[in-house]
Amino acid sequence: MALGKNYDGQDCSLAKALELIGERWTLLVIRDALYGVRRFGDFLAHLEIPRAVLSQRLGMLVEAGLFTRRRYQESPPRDEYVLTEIGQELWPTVYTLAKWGERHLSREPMRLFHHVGCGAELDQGAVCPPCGVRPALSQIEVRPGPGLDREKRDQVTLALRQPHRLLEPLLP
Amino acid sequence: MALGKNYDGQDCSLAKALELIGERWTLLVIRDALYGVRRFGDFLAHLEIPRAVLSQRLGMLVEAGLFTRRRYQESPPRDEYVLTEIGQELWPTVYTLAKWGERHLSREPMRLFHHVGCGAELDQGAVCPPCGVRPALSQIEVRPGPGLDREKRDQVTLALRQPHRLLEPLLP
DNA sequence: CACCATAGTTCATTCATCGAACCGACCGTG
DNA sequence: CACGGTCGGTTCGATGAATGAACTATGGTG
Repeated sequence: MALGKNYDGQDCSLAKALELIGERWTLLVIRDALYGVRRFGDFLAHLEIPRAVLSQRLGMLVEAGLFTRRRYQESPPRDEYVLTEIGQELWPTVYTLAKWGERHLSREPMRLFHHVGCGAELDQGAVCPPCGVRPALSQIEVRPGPGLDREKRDQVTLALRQPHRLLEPLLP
Repeated sequence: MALGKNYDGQDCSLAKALELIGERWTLLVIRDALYGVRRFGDFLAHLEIPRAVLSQRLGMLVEAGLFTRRRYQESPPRDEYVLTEIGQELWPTVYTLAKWGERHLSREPMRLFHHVGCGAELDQGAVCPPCGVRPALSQIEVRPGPGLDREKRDQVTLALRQPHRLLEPLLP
């Protein structure tokens, strides 16, 4: 979409949230970051998003405090974009929306989310049914599901063919 | 904004969900419908959305099965837009995102959500803490919170100054 | 009949996205 | 040290969506 950006009249926390993360592509960038994507080029290849838009979105998300930009090597200088605590707290929103899409718009799940401790699959509310808790992100593993795409060949897609913990860097 | 509409490459249930509800204004329309707004003119006045956009969105949401359009009086002919079961299932997404916005972007909550049975306020996961369940929508009451807007004067805003059950028609 | 209300559609302007081309820093190689 | 390649951007013209004001259609009200 192009979400124009502001919802001026709406004195509502949902509208404020949407001013930040409601623009086209933004929530997909955050989803990728939850999966462990960190570098500009990896977001670019996985999302097939125009470079200018990705650049604008990452800049805005850093500005808003959802990501930090961190130099991870000096020569050549390279930065990575990592979710802050605030950004990480969007996980329940991302998860419940993806589950909704899965129930109503897909035939089979493309990814499955499991609690690392006990191995059980998370329920609709991101709770681990046997344990009765919402696991921390570091205790959640993404696994490929039966409906998974076979077409895409970018590094991120390939890396996600293996089970992987959320937030762990996905690529070297 | 303009959210372009499709995320072609993304074989992912989140992307499919965003193709439906990721466009500008769409999630706010759904939030209003959860509050009990049903008529074209009420969405219009409360959201201050351009008429053409509201018309396009409602048409698309009916098409997609998130709303039904129902004639509620014959003379003059008037239709109302009501959430289907599928649309209602977006409640957890809407709620968790609004709560996120409340924690990080507002000082005080503008609306509070209580379980009708026991009167307790819902937690971050839309669960009623004493009861340990996620109440059905009909068992949730929206109440005005301390941060509430005093400016707006449209019918919907005024009606929401009183406690009100979700989905119950907000206006006569 | 004049006038109002509701629910739209039409249309010109403005603004965001798109995608290809370009840029600049740095590396490795010969 | 020239050459080509990679990474992470910025720039720019074309396209498409959102905006807001004006207009249409239908039916009621006084």
